[in-house]
This record gives sequence, C-alpha cells and structure tokens, in this order.
Amino acid sequence: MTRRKIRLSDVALAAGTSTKTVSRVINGDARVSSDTRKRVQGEVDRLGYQVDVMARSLRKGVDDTVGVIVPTIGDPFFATMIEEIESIALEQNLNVFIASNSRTPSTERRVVEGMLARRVAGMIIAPFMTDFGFLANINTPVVFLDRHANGLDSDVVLVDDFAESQKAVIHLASYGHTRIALIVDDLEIETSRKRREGYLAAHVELGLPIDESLQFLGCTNAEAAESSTYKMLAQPGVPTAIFSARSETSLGVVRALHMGNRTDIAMVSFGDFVAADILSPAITVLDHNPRILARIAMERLIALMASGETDFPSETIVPLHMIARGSGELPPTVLEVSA
Amino acid sequence: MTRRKIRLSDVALAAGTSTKTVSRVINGDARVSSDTRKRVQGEVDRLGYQVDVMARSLRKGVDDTVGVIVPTIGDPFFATMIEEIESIALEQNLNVFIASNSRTPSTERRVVEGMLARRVAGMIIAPFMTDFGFLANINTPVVFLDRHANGLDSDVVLVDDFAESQKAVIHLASYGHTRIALIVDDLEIETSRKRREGYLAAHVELGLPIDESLQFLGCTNAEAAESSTYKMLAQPGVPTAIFSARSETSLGVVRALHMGNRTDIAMVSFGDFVAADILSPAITVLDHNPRILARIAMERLIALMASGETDFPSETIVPLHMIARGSGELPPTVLEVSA
DNA sequence: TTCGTTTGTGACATCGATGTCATAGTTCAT
DNA sequence: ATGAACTATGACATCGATGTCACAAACGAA
Repeated sequence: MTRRKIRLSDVALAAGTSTKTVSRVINGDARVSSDTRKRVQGEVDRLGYQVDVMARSLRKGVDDTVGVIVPTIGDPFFATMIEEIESIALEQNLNVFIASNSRTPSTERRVVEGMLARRVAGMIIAPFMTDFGFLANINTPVVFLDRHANGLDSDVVLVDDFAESQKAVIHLASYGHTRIALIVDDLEIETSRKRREGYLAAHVELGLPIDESLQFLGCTNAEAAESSTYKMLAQPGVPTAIFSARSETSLGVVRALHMGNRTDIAMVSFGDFVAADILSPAITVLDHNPRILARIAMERLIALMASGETDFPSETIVPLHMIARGSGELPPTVLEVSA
Repeated sequence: MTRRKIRLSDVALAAGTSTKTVSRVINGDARVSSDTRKRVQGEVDRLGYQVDVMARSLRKGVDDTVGVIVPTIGDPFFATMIEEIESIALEQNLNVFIASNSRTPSTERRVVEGMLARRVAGMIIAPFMTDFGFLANINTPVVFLDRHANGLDSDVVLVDDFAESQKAVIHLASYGHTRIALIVDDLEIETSRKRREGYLAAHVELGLPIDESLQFLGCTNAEAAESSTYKMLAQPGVPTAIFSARSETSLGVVRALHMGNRTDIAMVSFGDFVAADILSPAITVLDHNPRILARIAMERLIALMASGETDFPSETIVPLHMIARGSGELPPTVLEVSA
C-alpha cells in the first residue's frame, strides 16, 4: 500500500545518470550540464524526491538545525524565549527543534545527548541542574541561557539575579515594609539560589531582621506557590509584602492573595507575566524579558556556528528595569491585633 | 584539541571483539557470553561511548522519538498541550521533539518534513493550514490535534467547535444580551471558521440580528484582539457582551476592557487561561482543556506506533464544560444615550 | 597538431550502526 | 558415538547520501 520512499538511486535510474550526478543537482553544484540538470530536476519533481536528512547529515556531520532545551515549555518565560528564537531562526533559514528536560536531571542529559546525536549545528540551553561537564570535549557550539552550566565554562547570557533581587526587596522596603516574604523555587537551581541571596543581602544592607518563617522555598510551580502563600496568610505574623522570585510562582501568589482577600499585601514579581497589568492592584515587576535574552543568545550562537571558535566563553549580563504598577508601592497594612 | 568521537569500532578494538558483538552488548542481546559482555561493557564505560542515533536510525528506519508540531509555542493552550505530551512520553520512555510552524504554511511543511526525515516514530500535529496531502503515502503514524488536517483523512482528536461556540453564545443571550460581539482568529483556520459558524448559528436559532460590525476577524494574537476590542469600544453601538473564540485572544480582550474601564461588558472565552479566575469580574470560560486532548492523542499515537495499522482513522470529539465565573453572567449594561 | 585545461560524469569508499548469514565450538539425546 | 540443536562470534552487506578521485570529451593555446 505504502509507496516505498524515493531515493537518490531511484531518481538516478529514472534520469539515466549516476547517483552522484543527481546529488550534484540537488545540491546546486555548478558542474552539471544544463541538459542533464534539467532532466534530473524533472525526475526529482515527478517522483517527489526528498533528501533523507538523516543520511545526509550522517555523511556531512551536521545539519542546519539548532536545538533548544528548556526546563519546561509551560513556563511562559521559556515559551516566549522559544518564540523569539524561532522567529530569528526563521529569518536565518534555520530549523529549530525544542525539547524540555522536564526538570529532571536524567532527562536533561538524555535530551542533550539526543540533540547532539542528531547533529544539531548548535544548541541553546536553559539548564536545569545537570552537570554539563560531559560537553567539555564536544565541538558543537552551545550557548547557555538564564543560568550558568554546572561544571562547564561556556558562553552564557543571563541577568544579575543577585543584584536585581536585592533591588526589588529594597524597593519594597522603601515603602516601609519590614516583614517581606520570599517565594522561591528549589535552591539547587542557581537562579533561585542567587535570588534568595539577593533577598537576604537586602535585609542585611537595610538592617532588617531575617525571618526564616517568611521564606518559602521549593515552590516549583504556580500551584506550589499558591499553597505556600495560603500557608503564609494563615501563620501568625503575616508579612506585609512578598517578593516572588519567578513569574510563574507570581501567578500562584497572586491567585492566593485574591482568593484570600489579601490584595492589600504588597508584592513585586521577578519577571513580568500576562495579566499582571490588569489585575487590581496591578503587579509591580522586574521586567525579565525573555525575548531580549533569546535574541542575544541567538546572535552569539550564530556567530559561534559560523566561526567555530569556542575558546573564549563570553558572559553577557542583561540589566533589568522595574515596572512599578501599584502592588509594589502599597504601604504596609496596619496589623490587626488578633484577640 | 577536541577528542574524536568514539565509535563502535573503537570500542570493538579496545575490547578485542568485532563491532557486531559490541552492538549486541549495547542492545542487550542475550547471545553474548557474560565474560565478553563484561569486558565490552567495561570499555564502553571507560571510553564513554554513546550510540550515534542518526546512524542507528538510518539503519533501523525509526527511533523512539515522537515529534510534536504546533502553530505557536507561545500560545498557552499549545504550551500546556506539549507539557502533557511530554509527561506521558517521560512515563513511556519516549523522547519528544517539538517544533512550531510559526503560523507559516511553508514552514509548516518544512518542519513536518524535517521530522519525517529524522525518522520520528510518530507525530502529533496541531495543524495550521497546510494541505497535508503529501503525507498520504507515508507510513509514519500521525495524530492530528485540535483541527482536522486539510487534504488528509487521518486520526484526529478535537472538540466540537461549532456546537460549543453556539452553546457559549446562547449562554450569553440567556442573560439578555442581543448585541454580542465576536473576536476570532483568521477564518482560514478551520477552528476559527467553525467557531464563527457556531456564533452565527446561535444567532439564527435565537432570532437575533447578525451584525457584521460586531465581528472582529483576523485576531491572530492577544495584541490584535486587544486593538480590535478598543475599536469595538469606540464604535457606535457598543456590544453588551463578547464571545472570544480563543484563550489567547481573550487575554487581549480582557486587557482592553480593563484599560477602557468597560468591565461591565459581559464575556465568555473559548478556553481557560491563567488568571481568568482572579480578575474582576472573573472570566467565564469554556474549559477547553489541552491536557485532556493531549492525553487522548498520545494514547492513540502510542497504539498506532505499536500496531502500525493506519487504515481506519478515528475521530475523537471531547466535550467541554462551561465554567461560569461571573463575566459571562453579567446583565446587559443599560445603554447610555449619547447627547 | 599536440598537449595542458576545463568540464561533465561516474565508480567507489565512507559516515556509524545493525541485519543476515556463516561458522566453529558445545551440549544432548539416542 | 554421532548427528541435531544450540551458543557465541564475526564477515560482510546495507541504510541513503556525499567526498574523493579518476577519466573521457571538448577546448584552447602553442
């Protein structure tokens, strides 16, 4: 029933030439008489021949595809990043394959190896937490995005998580807050660790007391952040402000504040998110724009793929702007003294 | 500088066996003495050998990867769908490669061919608008998601866009609305077309007048929907309710309503979205849950990959539930008579 | 006219892994 | 003891395309 796949040799047979000549036509080699070329092209069209990319790249060693690996596609931050990468790739006539590491180190490694084995021309990786030492003597260009790669000195594009977080907390404190909660993902993730350090450093700098009970760690997604926030609202000594260290967790925090009728609590989100500007109050955010990061990373990757040099890893730090929308400028709520 | 890639033959040489025997060990073939096996495995580990997936699948014809193709990764509907597919794949020990067609027919075709050429074991495609006739005599299993494939009779999992949309509009009308606007994507997309037809059918069924000026077509993304909504709010004869035919456009509509201070206008969204429940008013949605669709599609695909039969394409229609949250139950605003 | 070039073409090896088949050495039932 | 039935292993062809090199024909220069 199914027609056999057309191969180079089938075309060659039909056109009465060798496979090599067909190959030349396919690849636009000048060394073919226009006569032969026309005949071969005719057969190619008639038979609907398509190059077998696998075989080709087995032979050539690479193909024009870039691989992108992120922790989760569902996180709008990464989704947007991917969109931007794709639109650049479209301009450059590159293909893009995307995979997620599902926030699982074993998957992360497998996925990276899968991309390598498929001989992508380059990769952009937003690492989770695998040790990338195994990439040390691979010559495929890789640019890391958002976080450094553990165990590998490589090109990276990121933001100053420490300083930006510190800035956000100081912003809240400047409105009089002294009990500022932290909602953050797993500390094994470099980004999370640094953001927390920034949070702590701000406290130290301002001479504010550090309260363990205000730090909610391990908020891996919006749901976890939401339930941490409920817990926070229920405990004695409710904070008057919250610093959410990731846009995805911010969604959970905001939902809990709305559900619990505590929109009087101030908050700043590390990273913008949809609807942040139309909530009441609108949410103040550090504009951690994935498109900018993606664009820089692609530029770097394209340069690497062209030149092949990988000897001097560059580190690009993108500064962030705070967008004050209201939630971060709320004054501390007068504490209700419980009976 | 870069170490040469380790091949099967390198391992064979080191272990003093033939490549075939190494291959057997790699693939867990029983026909190897435990002695030889141990020796080979030792060399594999020592040298850090990794299978070249390209070469392997050139030989075998397939590999354990499923390809997923969607119009845009940025659309949370598709992003969530992908997440679900990945989590199932993880259980099944399958790899997933994702690509977007960038809402461009030429890219769509190129991407599908790229996947095929890489010999994915199966594909899940949320088609944009390409004619998929070229897949007719390909034997890779494919399940279409969300929309039928043009020009190809294939397995598909979708919702009843027509009837569900009709239902949504009738829901609005039941609260007294007679001027109901429509925000919809390009009509070349099957889904959009059917949803609009449902909108129109509801009008006919209820005997409501159909007003061209209330239909905003071509809203391809949130921004487009937002500016269409502004236009709608500015024109004479502002509607009292809006049916937004896609969750991504709903975000734009909601933003415009908030910005324009017209949250008194009722609305129903085809598809839930983050924050829909914490806005004021909270948004009534048809719960077009991508996870359910994804799960069904994966089950079907896995079955197809196992059996290979592709002869009887199945069509699965998933029913939707309406989640009434407030915005869809608002009464019509009393029209202000302009001076 | 003869030799060096250029041009068009094909034979063959190769990329890395696996299927097929042959074969030498064992084991076992008769 | 002897042929049947395994077991463990390797030689070789193959998947589909392309690089290398050889070579015949046509061309141009002396």
